[in-house]
Amino acid sequence: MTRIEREFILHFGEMGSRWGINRTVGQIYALLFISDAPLCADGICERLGFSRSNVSMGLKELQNWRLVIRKHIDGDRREFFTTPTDLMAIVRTLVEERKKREIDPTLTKLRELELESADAGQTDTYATARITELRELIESMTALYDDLARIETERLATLLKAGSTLSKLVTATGRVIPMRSTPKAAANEDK
Amino acid sequence: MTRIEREFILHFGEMGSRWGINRTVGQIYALLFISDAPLCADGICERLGFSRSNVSMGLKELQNWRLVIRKHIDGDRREFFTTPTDLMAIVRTLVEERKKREIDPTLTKLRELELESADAGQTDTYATARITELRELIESMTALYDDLARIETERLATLLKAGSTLSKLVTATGRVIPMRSTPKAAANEDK
DNA sequence: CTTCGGTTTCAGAAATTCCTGAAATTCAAA
DNA sequence: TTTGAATTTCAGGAATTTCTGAAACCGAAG
Repeated sequence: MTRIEREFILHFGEMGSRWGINRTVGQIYALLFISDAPLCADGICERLGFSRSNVSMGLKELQNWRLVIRKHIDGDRREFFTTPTDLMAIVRTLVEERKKREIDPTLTKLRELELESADAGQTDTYATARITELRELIESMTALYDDLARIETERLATLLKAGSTLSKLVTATGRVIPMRSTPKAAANEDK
Repeated sequence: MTRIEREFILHFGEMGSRWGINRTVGQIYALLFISDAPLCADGICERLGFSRSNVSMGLKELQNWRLVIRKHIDGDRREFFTTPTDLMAIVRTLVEERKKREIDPTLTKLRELELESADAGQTDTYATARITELRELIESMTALYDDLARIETERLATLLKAGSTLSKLVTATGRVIPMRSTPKAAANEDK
């Protein structure tokens, strides 16, 4: 393994903790990400120096996150693993899974609490108002997300590159307007 | 404190671990979020039953995240704390701070590794190609983010509500096009 | 059915993170 | 400058999370 590869893997390990996964899992993912060919669990152990069971756990977690793909190589009983090559698909999965873990449970809880507070006749407290407000915000954000999630990868990539033009879509009145009205963008359309 | 409030606080405590902050910090934030009036550290201790020093640490971390506001009440030497009332501002801060902690260090590292690999004459390995690809994706995503960050809160809220119309802006060819050219969207404009 | 290459589970050791009380510090008021 | 109410720091104990080796498990081939 080259120095560059090692450093990349170590960095992902370090960052793992900030991303809500542990160091081992981060390193396993990083290794698979920069590996040309799929690797089997023993290959991973060997390269990273983790115990077999640790790698097994790590791969299981990565599978829960849908971040690795299992590959069967015929004539070989072992399982091999890779990451998807399409980076956009990876981002999509990441966002989806984080939403599932970090947002959805809270949304459920907030709705539950609103029901309870209605039952208890506490609809007019400050706390209840705040909870409702928060629930509404999360709902509109997830609605937007669901919507974006439906756009195919290729188009999303374009949207991303269009990037700086996006903010122009929002007018002074706050309405989403036709781009044709901004001269530069219209010119770009001819390419 | 009502049962609803207690539950809300406990939930935020539980979720804290998934959000990369600890239980105590999550609970302190939740308490401030649903509190009508600002609270001082002792008030927080009392309500949550944490040690004074733990609350001090927690508040410090929340200040690092820019998620709480310090308020001085005159005639009182103690410091009081609240959360911003504008939820959109909170989301903005959250995204910004997470970007700073979770994305920026990686971007820096990737650039560093690309330089190193150029020096080492390893520009043609699979790993190097992947690193470049990843760096480019992160760059375009952060560019989009920087852009969105410039839109004021009110317009952002509108964009959020416009939500479902956003995906229609991306056409079959993957170009960002005038809304007027998609019949349904054009029809909607008349409402 | 038994063997064998491989994977998963699990109890406890190791490492890390969290929380506390005591001590140090800060700063407005006297 | 001293006082004292308040905040912050810090060492180390408590709790949690991570990691390991040993044992259990699984299923295809003999």
